[in-house]
Amino acid sequence: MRHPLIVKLERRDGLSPHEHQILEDATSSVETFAANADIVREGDVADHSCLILEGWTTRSKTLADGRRQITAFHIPGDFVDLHSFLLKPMDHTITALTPCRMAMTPHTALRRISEEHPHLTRMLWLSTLIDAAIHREWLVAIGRLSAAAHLAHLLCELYLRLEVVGLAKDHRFEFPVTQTVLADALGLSTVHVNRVVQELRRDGLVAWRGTHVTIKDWEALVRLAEFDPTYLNLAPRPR
Amino acid sequence: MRHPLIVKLERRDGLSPHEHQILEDATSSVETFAANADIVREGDVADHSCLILEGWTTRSKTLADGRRQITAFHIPGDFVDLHSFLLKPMDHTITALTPCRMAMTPHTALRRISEEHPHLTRMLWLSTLIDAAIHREWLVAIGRLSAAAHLAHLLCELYLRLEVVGLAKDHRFEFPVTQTVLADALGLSTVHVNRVVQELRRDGLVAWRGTHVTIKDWEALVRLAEFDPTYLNLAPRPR
DNA sequence: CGGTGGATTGAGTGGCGTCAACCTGAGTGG
DNA sequence: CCACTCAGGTTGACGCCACTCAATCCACCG
Repeated sequence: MRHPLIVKLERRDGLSPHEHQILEDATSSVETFAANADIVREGDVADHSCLILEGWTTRSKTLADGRRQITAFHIPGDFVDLHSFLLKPMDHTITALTPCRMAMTPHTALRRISEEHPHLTRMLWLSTLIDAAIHREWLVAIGRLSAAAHLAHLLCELYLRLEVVGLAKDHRFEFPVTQTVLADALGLSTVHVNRVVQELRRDGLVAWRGTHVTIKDWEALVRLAEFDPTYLNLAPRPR
Repeated sequence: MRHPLIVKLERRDGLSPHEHQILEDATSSVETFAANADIVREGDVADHSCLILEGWTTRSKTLADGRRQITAFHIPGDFVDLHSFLLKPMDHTITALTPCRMAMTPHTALRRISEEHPHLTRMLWLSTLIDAAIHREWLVAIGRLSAAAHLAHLLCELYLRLEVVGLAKDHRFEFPVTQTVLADALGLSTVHVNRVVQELRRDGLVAWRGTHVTIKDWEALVRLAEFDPTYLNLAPRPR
């Protein structure tokens, strides 16, 4: 299988074989994490960043009374805590949603890339900028969309992101979350998430059994969510 | 007055005089915008980015029915659409809240910095990473905090950010927004914002008349908001 | 002195939260 | 092979936070 970060970046701008090599060489080791394991904790001062080869993770922050907000889902090809190269200490926690294989990349290697490979540096910068664009889109969804539209928006986004790395096609994908996890991502209660999922099912927009999601009416889902994929920057372009 | 971007970056890591010069030389012109003018519009493919020298701006996205969500407030020293160097087209709109003086920086100049000045590039990257960290914090606040705590959180954040560039001290600052604008930032209705502002006043946390805000009880505001400034990365550190 | 943008207030409504059961299916051990 | 457990999904009753609609107030301004 091809390196998923390379697949993801190539979608935005071509990389040279030399750049492929440099990216692959930057990985010092591959570590595995069990589902629900914390990969990086709030407060950590990391000396490496990690990139998902396989599995899903969340970024989240927990309040004093236990309420939790998930601020991102990450999938293979996502350089989950690349920002910890420059941003320290960590202000949130990264947790494995499923068993994960992560490519560990020392900050010394990232620094070296930043010193010697401007285009590759811009591409890594780009990947953090896309994360930020996703955050902005989530803010709009959580702030101004109805619960159903918000969920629809999340499904549209994940479908396109997964498709880039070959993990979704024909409007089907695996979404390894419980409704409790979904609630923490959408800023809703578990009970309400359940009702909203049922609403999307009843209206024929999705079929959803366990972790298997099938989008049955993409157009309607996009309309409900007012989804516009511009923010994902899926078009190739010199960067 | 010192260049506010330099002040802001120096707070996170020292810059050499040469780097100061390069940053200042990157500005091709200074433009002024009237309050409420759109500075960059959704869909634009920009060939320059702009940095605030004076004034406030918002980033926002408007839905089909006119509902609007503000995803960021920007103040002097913020390189508002630095991301448009790599991310195109714009997926949201930047609007002047007050009259603004903006330093326009051609993408060709940014590209050149990225080719020739690795440390400066990392510092610019850092500034976009801090923006992303702020987005994450906003997600937590909008998703899991009560309306009053959310507003308190915003006030804590703005106070610290303004202080960095010398625009706040002694727990006082100018916040040039109407309650309607605030509502669009907090994801609330105007009416409810009004009630929440009154609540903070009544409880003796803030005094707030027109655009002038005084934080009367910083500790209580921090407690209410569960505010932790880690995400702002205010400490100097080699980057 | 009327016009206008913004702040404030009240009344009524509804989306979503909370609490508490209950259901279902997969895994486990006797 | 069946009782038991347990995580997760589902449902109903009820309450509250925040929304909507609609006035009214206020300060500033031409």
